[in-house]
Amino acid sequence: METLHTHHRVHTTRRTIGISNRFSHEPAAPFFSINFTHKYATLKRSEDMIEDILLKALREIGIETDFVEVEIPKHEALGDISTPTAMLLAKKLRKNPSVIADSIIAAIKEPDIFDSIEKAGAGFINFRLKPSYLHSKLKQLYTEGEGYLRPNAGKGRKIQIEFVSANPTGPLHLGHGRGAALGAAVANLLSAAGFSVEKEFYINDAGRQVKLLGESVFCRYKERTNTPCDFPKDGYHGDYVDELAGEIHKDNGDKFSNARFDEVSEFFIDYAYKAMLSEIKKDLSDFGVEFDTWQSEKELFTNGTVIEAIKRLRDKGLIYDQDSAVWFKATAFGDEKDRVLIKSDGQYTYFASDIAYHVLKLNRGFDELINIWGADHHGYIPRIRAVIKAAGGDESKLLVLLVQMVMLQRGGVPVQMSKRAGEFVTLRDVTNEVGKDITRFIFLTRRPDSQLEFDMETVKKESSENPVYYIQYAYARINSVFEKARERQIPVTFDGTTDLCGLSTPEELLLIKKLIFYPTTFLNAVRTREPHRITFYLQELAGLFHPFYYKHRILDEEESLTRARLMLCACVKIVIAEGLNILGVSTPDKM
RNA sequence: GCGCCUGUAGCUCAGCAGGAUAGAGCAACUGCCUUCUAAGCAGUAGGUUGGGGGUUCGAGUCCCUCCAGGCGUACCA
Repeated sequence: METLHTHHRVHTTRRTIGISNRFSHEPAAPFFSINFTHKYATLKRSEDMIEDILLKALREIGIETDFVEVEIPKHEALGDISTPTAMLLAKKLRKNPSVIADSIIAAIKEPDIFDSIEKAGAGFINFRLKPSYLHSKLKQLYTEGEGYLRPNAGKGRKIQIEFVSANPTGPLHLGHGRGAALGAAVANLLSAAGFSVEKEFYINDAGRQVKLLGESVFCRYKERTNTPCDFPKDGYHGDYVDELAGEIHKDNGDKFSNARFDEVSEFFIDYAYKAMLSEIKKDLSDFGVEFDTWQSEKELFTNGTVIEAIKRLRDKGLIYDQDSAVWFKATAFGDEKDRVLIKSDGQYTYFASDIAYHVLKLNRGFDELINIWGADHHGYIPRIRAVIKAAGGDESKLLVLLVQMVMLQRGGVPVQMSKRAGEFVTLRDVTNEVGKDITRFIFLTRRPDSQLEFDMETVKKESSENPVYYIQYAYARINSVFEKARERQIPVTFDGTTDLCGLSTPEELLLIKKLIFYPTTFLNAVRTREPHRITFYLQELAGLFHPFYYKHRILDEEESLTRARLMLCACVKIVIAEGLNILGVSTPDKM
């Protein structure tokens, strides 16, 4: 799994060029040659080509290495592409980085794509690309489309991503929405990168919570038949509980009024959680999030998966009985204490079914399992890892993405949310009030592991100037230009022969560079499983488009310039659509 | 007590794999609609990156420590 190997590249660099490093206490590993061949085989970013050119130049001056660092400078004034190679070599060669930079520059043989190659700062080499090269890459983007924008990093490897998995005991709240937005975006991202992605929702339809829900509904039902009932201590108080009781009463009359809960529990529990589950499905669907598979926890009990999983562990001597409970030796695999699977009252803990669930997932042949959890479950990670190790699985296949809390506020005042007490603002309430696109966008404009303040008043106030509109507006504007072009009979399709020489102003060149480097951002987002990088890229892209649009006419220029600018706009539109689709945000033709 | 996450502009947040002058939106202030959508553009102002050490040619980024906030430390789910 590439995520876990990211640091090896750095090590490789240092080892290869012989710099003594502070990683030397690590296992004296064989030379890592990971990722390089893979990378050159599959990715075709402009930076890769520069790397090749640099490697060749280095060989020319007698330095053998298999990796050089190349980056896009923060400031445009510093060039289009840059490398700190000379500085990294300075120590090894005992030479001034500036001198090394000079010899590297002298050894570079391919001047035809560069406008300039300059030495700068402490030993950077900065490359400025020729407009003609930029034009050719833009054409490539347009003609290849997804082939250009979606370098195949996944190669069909199977990833399962499990997210939301909310207890079916009430409507989704805003925190679930954050998990849903993230999970869907990660799934879109990875699937665009050539992974085979399955989205799964794990249904906690067994155990205490659904039972409490059923019992709560049962009590409300009894109240409707004027029969006394002790409401369960930790029962659910939301209005929806009473509504479910009303439905049951309407369909069944007073039929159950004299029953004890344990006599009718199955009916009430099933009725209640299934109703809530379908609400959840609808909430998710309206939020634009669809799942491929829904795994029932109850089924893991009824079809023997849980018992089988425990038996397997017992056969390995990893299960023991103590104090009338059944324990798993989690400490043998790095957890801080052993964990109970079956309580002394005979009830299974959730951990028991979670063991079965994760073993099942491993056995289903995924190359990677991603779990998106609320950060309040982080303490659970070591024991799940322990399970995977105990089951003989590859622990590195599990990636847990923690989503921090959403702190809902209204005008700076925290809104308390308690599902059991029935006091909460649902995801649906929020999207009704502020809109789906804005809600999703806000979730994807933050790193998942930072707490998110979601103030209804602020969000509504800022809605009219929300960054999501900034991006969508760029898209709509382009669409509108194309409408006008069609009205004026200007052809709006392009190919490799379209003349782009006219694209020469600073605004145009900046836009082109931003566009052709999209795959870099995309691959970084894929590698880190962080869709918010796409969000920020899109804001930057729109931030280059609007000034271009304001400053230059598109349709009123002479024909070839109009055509060139239209093609540039077409590319902006393609990339915005690509990004917004990954984020799950709509692309309105008109605004 | 121990563990995990967070601390960057007045507010909400980025900072791409250790690179060069730390960015954006909102809020504030100045300008721009007889021209393809002003949900836009141009500009001003705003910072000891929580504090202190360390590693490095180079630290917002890595290490140590302290401070602050959140979460977790069950035969709970």
